[in-house]
Amino acid sequence: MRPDFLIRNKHIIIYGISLAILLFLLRWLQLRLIVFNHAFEIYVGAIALIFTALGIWLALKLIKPKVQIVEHIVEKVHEPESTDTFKLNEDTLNELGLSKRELEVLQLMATGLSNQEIAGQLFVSLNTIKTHTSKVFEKLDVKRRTQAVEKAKRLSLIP
Amino acid sequence: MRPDFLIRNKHIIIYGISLAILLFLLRWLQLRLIVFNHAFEIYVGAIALIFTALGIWLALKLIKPKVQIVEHIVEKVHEPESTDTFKLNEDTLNELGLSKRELEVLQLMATGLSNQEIAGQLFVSLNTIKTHTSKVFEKLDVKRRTQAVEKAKRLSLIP
DNA sequence: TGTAAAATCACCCAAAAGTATGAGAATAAA
DNA sequence: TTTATTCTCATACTTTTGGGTGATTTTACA
Repeated sequence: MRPDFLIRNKHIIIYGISLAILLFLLRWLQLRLIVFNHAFEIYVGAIALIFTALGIWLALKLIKPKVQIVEHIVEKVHEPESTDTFKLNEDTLNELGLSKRELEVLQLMATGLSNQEIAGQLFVSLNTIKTHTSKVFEKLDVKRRTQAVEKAKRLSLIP
Repeated sequence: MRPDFLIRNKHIIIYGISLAILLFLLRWLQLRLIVFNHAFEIYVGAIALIFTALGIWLALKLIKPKVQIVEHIVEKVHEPESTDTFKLNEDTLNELGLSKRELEVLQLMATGLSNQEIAGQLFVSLNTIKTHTSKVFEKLDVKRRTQAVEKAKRLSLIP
């Protein structure tokens, strides 16, 4: 959990450290200023420079909807939602009154199978599957299988 | 009576007024002192703010020459994307040759909309959407829209 | 400026999906 | 055992989807 926390808040930590260093630097510059009274312009210049850089950095860092440009950079990251520990939302499941078989059909539906293919998997007729899907749609209050899958995923009825 | 009273307590009144003025003066001096003591910090803060804004403005305005920098920064940030900020997999996208419009249709498809509804959203005809979906299926190498959505999500083409 | 890719639309046909209704069999619950 | 639910299947019908083909118009780019 500790390393995880560190990793997750990497930016914040880095930012904090940077800020600390920056403040330290400023403090140092301030002392310099007191010692050499004529360094005021230099001090202000340094401030201006540093914060201009900070502004640029902030802008580049935090404003990246410039997908057009960033395109070539965003390489190789691929494996987002892998470590899946799916937890079925039984409350919602019971609330909706979905039967075991209906959930089963819903799961297969989510994998992109056709009704015919689902029927084959479950060794029942196509009509049976149609009945199930109809009931699923009714209970989920949707009209199409794509909506059903979308909603089921949203409700954690499905991984 | 009135003048009499005033005259009689002249000293006291003067003293009181003097005291009041003095207190007021002290108060004012105190404020001045506070402001003066922090004038430097305030000044530096203003400088910092202004130049931070300037930096942001510069970065946004002259983003073209700064792209190189953006690239490096972004690349370092790579892995820690645990938050739900969806990052589109542009490699795969380009690899598959999906056009902008096709991706758009795919996205709407993923929300469970019918072709007719998608056509309505995009202000084009149903036939056009059918053409798009067909091409999407072809490029994704799938047969049905449910499969397309499933695969698109797996490939991070879609949140 | 000409070419290629993308976007648009149409028509036809077939397959799949979805709706409505009814009904028999298995199962769980009372 | 009776009852309610679930699961099963069927038939008929409508809507949606998907495949194939071809054509016109934009748009981007060399």
